[in-house]
Amino acid sequence: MPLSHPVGDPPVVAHPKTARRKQARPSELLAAALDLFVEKGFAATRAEEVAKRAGVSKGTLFLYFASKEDLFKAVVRENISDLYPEWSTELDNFSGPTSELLHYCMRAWWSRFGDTKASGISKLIMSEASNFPELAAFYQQEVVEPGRELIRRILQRGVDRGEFRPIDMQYGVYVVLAHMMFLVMWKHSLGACLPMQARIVPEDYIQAQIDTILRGLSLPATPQAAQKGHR
Amino acid sequence: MPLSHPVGDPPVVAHPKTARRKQARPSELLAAALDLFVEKGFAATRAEEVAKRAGVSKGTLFLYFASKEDLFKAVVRENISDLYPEWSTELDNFSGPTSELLHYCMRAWWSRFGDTKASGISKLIMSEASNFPELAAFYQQEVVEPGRELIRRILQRGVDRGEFRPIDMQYGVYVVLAHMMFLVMWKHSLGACLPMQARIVPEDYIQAQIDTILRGLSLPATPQAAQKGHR
DNA sequence: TACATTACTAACCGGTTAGTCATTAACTCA
DNA sequence: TGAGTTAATGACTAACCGGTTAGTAATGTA
Repeated sequence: MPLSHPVGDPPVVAHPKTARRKQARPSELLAAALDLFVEKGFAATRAEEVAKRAGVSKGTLFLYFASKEDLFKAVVRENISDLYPEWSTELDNFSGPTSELLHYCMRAWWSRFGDTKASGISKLIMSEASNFPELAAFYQQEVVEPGRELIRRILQRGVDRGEFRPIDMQYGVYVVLAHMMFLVMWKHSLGACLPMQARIVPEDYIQAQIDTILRGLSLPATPQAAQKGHR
Repeated sequence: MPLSHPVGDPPVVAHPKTARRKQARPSELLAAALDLFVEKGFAATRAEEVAKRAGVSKGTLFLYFASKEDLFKAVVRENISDLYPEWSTELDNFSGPTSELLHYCMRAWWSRFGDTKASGISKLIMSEASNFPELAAFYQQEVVEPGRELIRRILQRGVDRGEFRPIDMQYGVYVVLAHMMFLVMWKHSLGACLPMQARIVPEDYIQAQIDTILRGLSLPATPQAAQKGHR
């Protein structure tokens, strides 16, 4: 039997119990932190548990990140901020009607972000902003402003091309933003406590809302205006 | 000088330092708890601080409420559940067009709830539901379901009277609900961290959204249909 | 093999908190 | 007025947690 060495072999193949893997630690810690922040929130996540899930001791965590807040900022940068450049170029290259662009963006936003662990970070910030003002300010600047700007560009495109009625952009962006935020909040809070059959199906939700949104944005009935979408 | 009694008068008018006021305690504790829960959230609110703000010691708090969760449930009942009967009868008695009813309800909802400390409880629950599943279930049953039902009744009224296009009620309620939840969440989280001129003015927000919502719900252009609101 | 470097750990520290309970002080009424 | 009742207190418990640090062990080097 291979198990019966009384004293055990010296470290040959088996992982030493304290491996030195400086290069891999940060990303492993970030992954563990994302999991736990999303699962429990910022305040309720224990530094020691993040470390444990990453397979290191608490001391090691603080060796790579100066504080819990610092760790959180790194998680935001890696999982959200980095997504924006792609959205922006994609938006520039789209050539169809704006109604389709908007519908496409909402569906894509869900599959690439809302349906992802990263969306839990947005929920977390909305939840704990008032207890951690510095994190809130960081997020506002790093995520909210760029996001609002993307939506504004889509709506402005619709207005400029004569597809949407002119609207006040200050509040117009919330026509879309409110639903996104609702989906994310719902998914990560009360939605998770509901029996299966009572749950919201996000894809269906988006389908239902985009319909009402596009009607709401459409030009006041001019006979020949596109009424049934896809030209 | 009236201050110079060396030993001080025996207790005549002045409040004794530990007054016995069994009847007044619960409501004072509930008021203090509402303040602090809204300000800091459930987990971050310290039992001792609730007691202090109500002018009693921590021990007294636990004399009137078995636990922190119990205290919270009492706050929900007193500040939210109790509002529904009034809404319901008001809705029954309304006789104008449904577009006006909807607009009225959203404005009234804001002034009577959203703009009130009580709305902070809704934000709190969305924020901490996953960490306190029992509270979430309580709130779901006590607040969310009744609220959803009220909105459903309004929309159904519009459809039944031929004012709104037929919509799927399962998702239709979120046409309104998403904006309400957005306003409440925003007010109590990131909105509070923003510079004054960047803030949302809820009354203006509602005005802007109701416009788009009513267009979105209106019947597909039949020439004589009411297009400019007020019949 | 001896020494230097450094990634990593475990124990620790100061501070915090929900809930308890023995004690005290305010009230009641015979 | 004094004995009984009960509202109220605050010290206490037991547990928890972010961050620090003295020490250990893996690795590089010569």
